[in-house]
Amino acid sequence: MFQFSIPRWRLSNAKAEAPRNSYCVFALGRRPSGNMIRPFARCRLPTALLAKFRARNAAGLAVADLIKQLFSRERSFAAGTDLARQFSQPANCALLIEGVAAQYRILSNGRRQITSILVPGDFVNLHSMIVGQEPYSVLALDMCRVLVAEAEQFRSALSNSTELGRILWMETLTEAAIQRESIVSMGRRTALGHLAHFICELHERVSMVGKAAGNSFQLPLTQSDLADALGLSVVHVNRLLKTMRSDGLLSWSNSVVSILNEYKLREIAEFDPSYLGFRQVRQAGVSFSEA
Amino acid sequence: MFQFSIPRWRLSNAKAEAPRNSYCVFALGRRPSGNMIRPFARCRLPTALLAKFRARNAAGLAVADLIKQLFSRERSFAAGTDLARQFSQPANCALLIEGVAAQYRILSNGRRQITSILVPGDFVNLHSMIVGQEPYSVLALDMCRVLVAEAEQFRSALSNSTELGRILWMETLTEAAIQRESIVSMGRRTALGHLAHFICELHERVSMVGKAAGNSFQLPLTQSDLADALGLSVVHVNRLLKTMRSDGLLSWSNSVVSILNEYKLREIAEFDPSYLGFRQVRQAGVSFSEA
DNA sequence: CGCTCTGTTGAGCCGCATCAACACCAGTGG
DNA sequence: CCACTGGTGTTGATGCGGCTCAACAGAGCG
Repeated sequence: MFQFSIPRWRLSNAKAEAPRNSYCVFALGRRPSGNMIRPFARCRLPTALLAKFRARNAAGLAVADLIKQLFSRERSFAAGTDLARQFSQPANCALLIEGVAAQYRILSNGRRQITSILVPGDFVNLHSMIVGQEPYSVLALDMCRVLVAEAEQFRSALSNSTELGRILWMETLTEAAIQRESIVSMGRRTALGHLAHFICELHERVSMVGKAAGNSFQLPLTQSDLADALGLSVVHVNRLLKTMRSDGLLSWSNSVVSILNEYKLREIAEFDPSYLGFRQVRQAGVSFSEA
Repeated sequence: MFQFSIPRWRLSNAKAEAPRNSYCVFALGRRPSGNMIRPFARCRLPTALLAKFRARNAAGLAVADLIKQLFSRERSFAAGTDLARQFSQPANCALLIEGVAAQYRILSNGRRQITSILVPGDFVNLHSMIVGQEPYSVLALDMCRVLVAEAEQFRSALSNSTELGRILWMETLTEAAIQRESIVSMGRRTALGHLAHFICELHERVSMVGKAAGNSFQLPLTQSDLADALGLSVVHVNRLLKTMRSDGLLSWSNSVVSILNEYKLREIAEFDPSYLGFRQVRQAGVSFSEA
């Protein structure tokens, strides 16, 4: 049913072939390989989101029900397709429930910067629901499944429930916190620290929505994607991963990351997960699904 | 009345003396010098914020009145003092109406990264009103004046008006958009482009709240602050400024930036102001106060 | 007066980019 | 069956952008 072999835009070192001066959110995608590990349960309805709310002690039952009602239709996107396009005025709001996506921007020299990675439980286009227009595009890196709500219904629900607004506003605040942390990494961490922080954060986020298997989780990024997320070159990312592997910090193959020495990794990253806003703190080395 | 000579934390290349692993928002401050230019009208009440709303066609009169009522008390902060502290649970919400502030983070090696600059019309601690705890601190770079609202009253106003929530949520969305743009700059722009973008953005934001005088505006950052905002070294920032000056792009002295060749500057920056969310677009080279 | 903060410039070096080549794999078409 | 292609990962060689260290000048302040 889904085309997995859709040619993906070359992300790093792309010079001439891609749209310019635009933000994008894209589903990061790669072809399934024969021995690809998919150990994670499918996420039905917005359980990923609700797990996040729970971890934050954030949402009451009423809001959870409201969200369930609003986001009732499901859509799928093949890897390499756009979940959202910059400057469009989408007719519905999407909540990612499976897969990994990335919002990005391309400059006129063809260089690309991924500004954020979306995992299940994240909203794709809250911005456009409030401001009216997509500020970037989103690409599916993986095969992505989303739940959609009609923009009209969504907006009217917002104007009837201050609680719903507060909860979703909190999502935006967390997104901003994540981006701040990313700015810190880019500006003042070493390349290795930046990479370590990136991985720690994604592990934490994926764990919190019940999508990690202990210290392993699925992360369908190519090294090229990773380079564009970190603001480094592909070659350098390759070498960083090599040193991490040889230092016994992690393994990464077939889109599955396994953190082998979480303590050390966090130390290198100076990772402090409090900015993610989870009250329920995951002990390093112990994932929720084990607890 | 105000102490201007408060020793400021050394921002760049600070090695050992500063608090660690913490976000901060600080009022960026510098001493007033004899010939310091202060050509800008003082901002009474939340006029800066209201100008912003107007530029976005965002807020109705009811909300504007509500905000005026809520933010009725005024406080001042000397340059170098904290407007907000990480991990605190502030008892009120602050809206900056004069001065410039910065939120930042310090890593264990003593390096500092400024994650965002606040100008009049920006809220200091919306995050903590919703999430409950400051995610960073804010330092006054300048002498800062803020209007404050009681957290209790603020929260109850939020739970009574979905419109108020929507408007303030929009502020957070814009903040996130600004940070995304900063990530793009850090990752994929040249250092010169990054600096150019930084200046274009601040000029735009300051203009939109009526605080610029044509192509000049007050920007009380030291080169050290600037380095920490851009993620560069002080020395390199100094050299970038030198080339910009000698290329006739801008002048910058006594905390006043004058953009001399806005077209060229925007070109270098690949600056597209649409992410700031202003419907009412300022023509390059023409400021509102002139129109 | 000395002290601190800021801005400025030079010298030297390193982290990371760039360029290039090659290996591997999955598809694809003859 | 094969050659061929495009995406990805890997490694070496080389060079540059920006960092680090260091020194000095000017301004404001105690």
